[in-house]
Amino acid sequence: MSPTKPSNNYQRIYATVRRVPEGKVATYGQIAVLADLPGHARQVGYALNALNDDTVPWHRIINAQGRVSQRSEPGWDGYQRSRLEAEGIVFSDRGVIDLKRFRWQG
DNA sequence: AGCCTGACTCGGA
DNA sequence: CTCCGAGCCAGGC
Repeated sequence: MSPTKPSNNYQRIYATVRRVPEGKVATYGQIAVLADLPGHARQVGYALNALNDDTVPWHRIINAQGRVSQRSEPGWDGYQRSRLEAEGIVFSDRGVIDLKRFRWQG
């Protein structure tokens, strides 16, 4: 068995993100843990950034504060929020999601 | 090979 | 509530 396989981690992250059901959200750290990569929350965000696949619901991934992370390119944060609201996710005035309510329990 | 950056998170001030 | 520093890994130059 190979001890470590970098590219394999990305596939595991994508597979985990695909498990997130509609109307629910997950944090980067949560995805990392579910993908069997605890502590690699950054890699999750990085993997999604490099992602170019519509089959992965990357818009359901937010930070641990329940807020949509600001992307490199402006405008996409608004797109992500719109997608989530379309699925029933509710944002507060500050743009914060109630994780207790919408967090996906893997 | 080395250095810098980035969709993160946590604890402390 | 906000701000700062440290730890983490992958990719580009």
